[in-house]
Amino acid sequence: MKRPTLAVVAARAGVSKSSVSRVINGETTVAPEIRDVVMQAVRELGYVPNAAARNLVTRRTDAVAVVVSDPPKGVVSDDPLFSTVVRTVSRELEAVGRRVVLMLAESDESRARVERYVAGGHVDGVMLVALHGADPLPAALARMGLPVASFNRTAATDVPYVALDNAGGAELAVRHLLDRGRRRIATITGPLDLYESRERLEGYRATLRDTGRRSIVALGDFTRASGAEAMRQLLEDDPDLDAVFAANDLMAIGALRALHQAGRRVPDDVAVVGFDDIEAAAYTMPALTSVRSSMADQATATVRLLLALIKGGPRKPVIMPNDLVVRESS
Amino acid sequence: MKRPTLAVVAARAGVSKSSVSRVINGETTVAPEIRDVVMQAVRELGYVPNAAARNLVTRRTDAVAVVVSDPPKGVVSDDPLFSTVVRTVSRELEAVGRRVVLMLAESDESRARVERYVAGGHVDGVMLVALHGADPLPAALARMGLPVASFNRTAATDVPYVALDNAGGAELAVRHLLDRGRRRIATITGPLDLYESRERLEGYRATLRDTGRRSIVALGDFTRASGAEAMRQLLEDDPDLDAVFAANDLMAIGALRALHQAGRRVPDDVAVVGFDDIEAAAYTMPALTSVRSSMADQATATVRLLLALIKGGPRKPVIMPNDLVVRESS
DNA sequence: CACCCTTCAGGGAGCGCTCCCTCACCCTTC
DNA sequence: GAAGGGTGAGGGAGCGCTCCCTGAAGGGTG
Repeated sequence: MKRPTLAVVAARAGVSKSSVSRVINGETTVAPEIRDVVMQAVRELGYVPNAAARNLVTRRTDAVAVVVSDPPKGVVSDDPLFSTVVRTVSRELEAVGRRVVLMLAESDESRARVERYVAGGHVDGVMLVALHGADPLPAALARMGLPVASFNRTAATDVPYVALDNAGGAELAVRHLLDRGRRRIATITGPLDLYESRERLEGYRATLRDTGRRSIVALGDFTRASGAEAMRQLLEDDPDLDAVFAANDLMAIGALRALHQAGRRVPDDVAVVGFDDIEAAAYTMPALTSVRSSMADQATATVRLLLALIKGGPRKPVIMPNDLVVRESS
Repeated sequence: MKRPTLAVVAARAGVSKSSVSRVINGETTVAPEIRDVVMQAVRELGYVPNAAARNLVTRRTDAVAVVVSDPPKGVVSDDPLFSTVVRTVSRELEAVGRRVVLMLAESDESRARVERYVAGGHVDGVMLVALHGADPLPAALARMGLPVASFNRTAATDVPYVALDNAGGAELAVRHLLDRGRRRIATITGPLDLYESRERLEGYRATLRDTGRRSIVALGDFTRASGAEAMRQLLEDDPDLDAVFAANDLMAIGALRALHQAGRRVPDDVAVVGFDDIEAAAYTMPALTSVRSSMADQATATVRLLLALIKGGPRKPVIMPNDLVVRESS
């Protein structure tokens, strides 16, 4: 039951602890025969280095905290963002031999826990996911001097991030609707304390402004339910609208449902375009036109950014391009 | 930049390291005035205990590994299972002050990594999620003597688990369809190396058998695409079927789409029932009837099971009940 | 041939913490 | 008033590892 230690391996191999340590850590200044005899002992004993002891002296942890900000209610339990990002990030980090410590930051309490944990030097870096604009966490973490990279932009200007070209994506969507001859194009926004929501809204507004059309805006919070609710609101306020650009696909799905319930045909009466191109977008009826932005690619880019930061790389943001996937809903 | 140590705090407070340690660990045998002066010093210095040093001596880690088995292709990137389970588990574990180390077990390599990591004694327990029947990991982990709890049943008989009443849920679904007057009821199964798939299939079969009807089975793998594909297959093989029970909602969504494309009306021509009652189920058109089984509750139960095991509790499985949510698709 | 330099193994301090043990002190009790 | 018991603080060993330093041995050079 008791795990063998370095000393035990050294004794077994008939060499010093130092030599075993060198072999374990892949140092090159070891004679091949010592290497072999050590490896043999390691194998026989099933030796696994004790990470705690190692961390204690090296002050490296080989671990990265992945901090996900959850809406307090936690309703969007099947938000693809979470799965895709967390999964991709884990995969990437594991591939380079780093541990992933997952932390949720959904309450002040859990935020404090994250701060304490990170302050405790238990991780080499932090990756932030989906933090609200007003969240004090990014700034607090950045202040600690630890490498921090954010999936999407945050209010903390000194935190390097990977974001989409949100305004550009919105423009793509709106121009597409205009090309299709739509004239009253509404939008359903995400929560406006999120940068991506604001940027998508701004892209929508700017594009309409450029073509002399007015904006019709309803607020959502990136959930299906909010999309449905916003859509009902829009139909009430402006029964003549003939297109909707939803700031994410989940809300577009909600909008689709609300339109159906209101007896509007999609795309005949109202065209719908979403954002993110999640898998579900291809399975709505009618299938959803959406701005494609590979969350997986963005997640990968964020991991790479963080790893570069840990190695001392430059703190500069990365912007990912996106394009439009046209399906039946527009 | 250098973090203060216990010794520094002790010096500052004018007491011994032992006393500081006692205060930090909440021992009761400390005089209130010493408590106060220590807490004061801790606050002033922003002291955070070094977990590595602590783990080294206590041999506890306060960490739990959450191991998620991914399909190698990783297609189901917005599978609600992942979000819901991982999120709920994190929340529960953080609430009791435990770290969550997330690990993916999708390849032999990553499986070996998990095994090595767990063998290294870096965690106090392991929670397994969505492991395939043939996966050698559960048994391997159980052999290490470390507490292991599984979300859903696995082939390793000595690993305690929390599962749904899958057969019962399937029976609920099929009986409902029979009550609605359906006579040719097909099913789309999940991957058959998963216990829950087999149990749902068995529940379906048994219920039909009891009423003297024959089974019509198509294989899926829990993804939307497989559901659509299986549905097309079923329609081809048995054009007269009037109902489908899909072993999960994602496949039901795919089936819905395939039915739509084949020109069948739901529920008029073909009734559809899913399993899991994910959020998306309420947003399909028509809205999906589904067997409800709170994944969040199941996840919570699994965490509690694991925590109980760590405390030395009994290794007995837990079965969760489920019920049927009737919507428009049946 | 003597000397120096390089290469590489071993010794051992020390990372920050816990926990056992010792010991001082105070309160009872007879 | 002395002895005994209990309470609670301090001292210090040691957890398993890395990494600096020392020193032995071998090879090259003048």
